[in-house]
Amino acid sequence: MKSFLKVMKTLSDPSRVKIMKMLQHREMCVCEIQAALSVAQSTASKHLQILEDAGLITSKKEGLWVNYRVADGGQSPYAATMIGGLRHWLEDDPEIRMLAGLLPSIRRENICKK
Amino acid sequence: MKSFLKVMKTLSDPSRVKIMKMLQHREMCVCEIQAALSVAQSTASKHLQILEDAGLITSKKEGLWVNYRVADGGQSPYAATMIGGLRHWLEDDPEIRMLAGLLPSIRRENICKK
DNA sequence: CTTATAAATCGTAATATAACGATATATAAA
DNA sequence: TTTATATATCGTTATATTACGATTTATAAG
Repeated sequence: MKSFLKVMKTLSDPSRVKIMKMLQHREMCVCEIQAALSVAQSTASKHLQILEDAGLITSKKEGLWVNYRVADGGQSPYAATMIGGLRHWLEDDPEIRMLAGLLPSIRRENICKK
Repeated sequence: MKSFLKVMKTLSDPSRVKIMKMLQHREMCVCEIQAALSVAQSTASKHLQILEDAGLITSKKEGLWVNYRVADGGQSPYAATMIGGLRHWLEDDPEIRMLAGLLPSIRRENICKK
């Protein structure tokens, strides 16, 4: 029950759903997520921790960056089902469409290290 | 997005998940739910309103009673997926098992009208 | 019409969640 | 070692959620 509730709670926040949808296009680092969502860096990081804790995404540190990607869901049937559903769900949502269009222009080389 | 979040939020509460699992055994009235969960009547009623609003259950007034049952999910793909998943998910959860065992003894004739 | 019962709604207190800025940690470069 | 950069964590405030008792609404029975 606990792990089921964790997946549900995790996907109860619009920012985290947006992150899932973006990561289904490509893997991203924290500052790219931060830029895409227009939130504080600590906020982006926190959402990513919550998603990872629920088994919905995984992270891999590479130099200064931490790259996040969608998990394969092998650990949890709840996570797997939601990851699968999110592949086609919300494709018509205006905010999601806008983010998908914005995604190519969000590259860590341009966004970070000022 | 809004309706997706509503389904996720609705299933983020253990009492509501328990209600879904119980209603997948049989339809129930508010006082039966109240007895099964050991909560106040207003609390049971509130949870049922939230579940209904999310499209996960439907209600039918019959005399003094209001009978709640699992929705067919035809309205929302999110609701349909979760209803489907909940048919087999959490069957091994101790709390859910206990409720399932308790269910036959919870009958409105014995519980209400004191 | 009055009374009783089941459910819904209201008001309030306790708890949980989300956002931010500030700070700490870790890695890479000079 | 010093400096810069990306991320994580901390502390606080604002907002949302939950639970309860009290009240209201709706139906059925006397």
